[in-house]
Amino acid sequence: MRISFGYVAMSVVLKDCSPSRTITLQNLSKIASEKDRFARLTSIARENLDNTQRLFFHNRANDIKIFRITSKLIPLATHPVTENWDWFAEVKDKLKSLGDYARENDFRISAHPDHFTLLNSPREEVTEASVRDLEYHLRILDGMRLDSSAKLVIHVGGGYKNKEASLARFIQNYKLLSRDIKQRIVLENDDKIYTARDVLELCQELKIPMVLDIHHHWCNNYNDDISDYLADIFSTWDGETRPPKIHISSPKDEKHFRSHADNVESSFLLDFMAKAKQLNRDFDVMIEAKNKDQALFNLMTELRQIPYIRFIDGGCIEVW
DNA sequence: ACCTGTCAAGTCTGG
DNA sequence: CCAGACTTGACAGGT
Repeated sequence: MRISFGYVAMSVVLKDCSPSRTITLQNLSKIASEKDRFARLTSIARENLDNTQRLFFHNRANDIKIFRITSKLIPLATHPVTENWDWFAEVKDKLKSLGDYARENDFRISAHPDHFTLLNSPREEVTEASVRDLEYHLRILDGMRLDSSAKLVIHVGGGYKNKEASLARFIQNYKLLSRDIKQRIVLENDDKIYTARDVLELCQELKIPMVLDIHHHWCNNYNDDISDYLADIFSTWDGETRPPKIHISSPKDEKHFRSHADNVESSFLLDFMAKAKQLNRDFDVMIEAKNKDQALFNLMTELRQIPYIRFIDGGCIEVW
């Protein structure tokens, strides 16, 4: 059983390397001409892509193949004020070279549209904005020429006081999405509304791979034991070219149980590994922690003390 | 160089 | 019905 590790969007080790620089509407509006406004936006976007390339070098140097790119690569990309800005033309060269590098190094790239991307909202304008946001993410991944194994991780959405109706609305709206978007979407259980069991059933019905978030499962679970669902959750990835993925994080504290702690406690991962072991199936683990890549490195250091773990390289272990 | 209130976007809860 | 919580990195204005 091989487990590969990755982290989310930014490094706390590399200096001045944010891939998420942006500009506020107020400051953008201070620039008089549209040409100059677009030039400013382009400059920020290209800087974000350069920093993403630095992150890729860093990941390569540390054997990290699992990585989530930020959703904020292109400032204000889906805001109406940039409607006439052809951002894709301005950055496609950099997207292509990022994608080339990702493929050369066998990176597994994903993105996670933000929490206001909701396919099941009863408000039509919210759903429409969400589709536009998914299209934006699609253009990024397509621009990198990554195949459909590069996923868009989203949640089911809100409960709207009626989960059944809201699930039905998700199904209805999901089916209206383009094939290119559907191929990339994977669904994750959340910490408040849709449990792992809920999401598994939905994923099975729509044939969507499911990302299990262990921390969310602790928060929201119908008292289910995840062991009972693990084989089925992993099976939702059977048609895919890449292994199943899980998210792991530690609660910040008792009072802020749903928030992410600085690091991930290795015991949580070891517990999960024990449950997954009988499935004897490779999987990828996304570390979600305030300390980002440093949390991953810290976890690896702890895992080196475990006798039944063999390190393949700095970002991948084998368990027996 | 550092600090703090604010920022495009949604939903839910509590008053 | 509305204000505040949630969550979070970065901006931007001020010291």
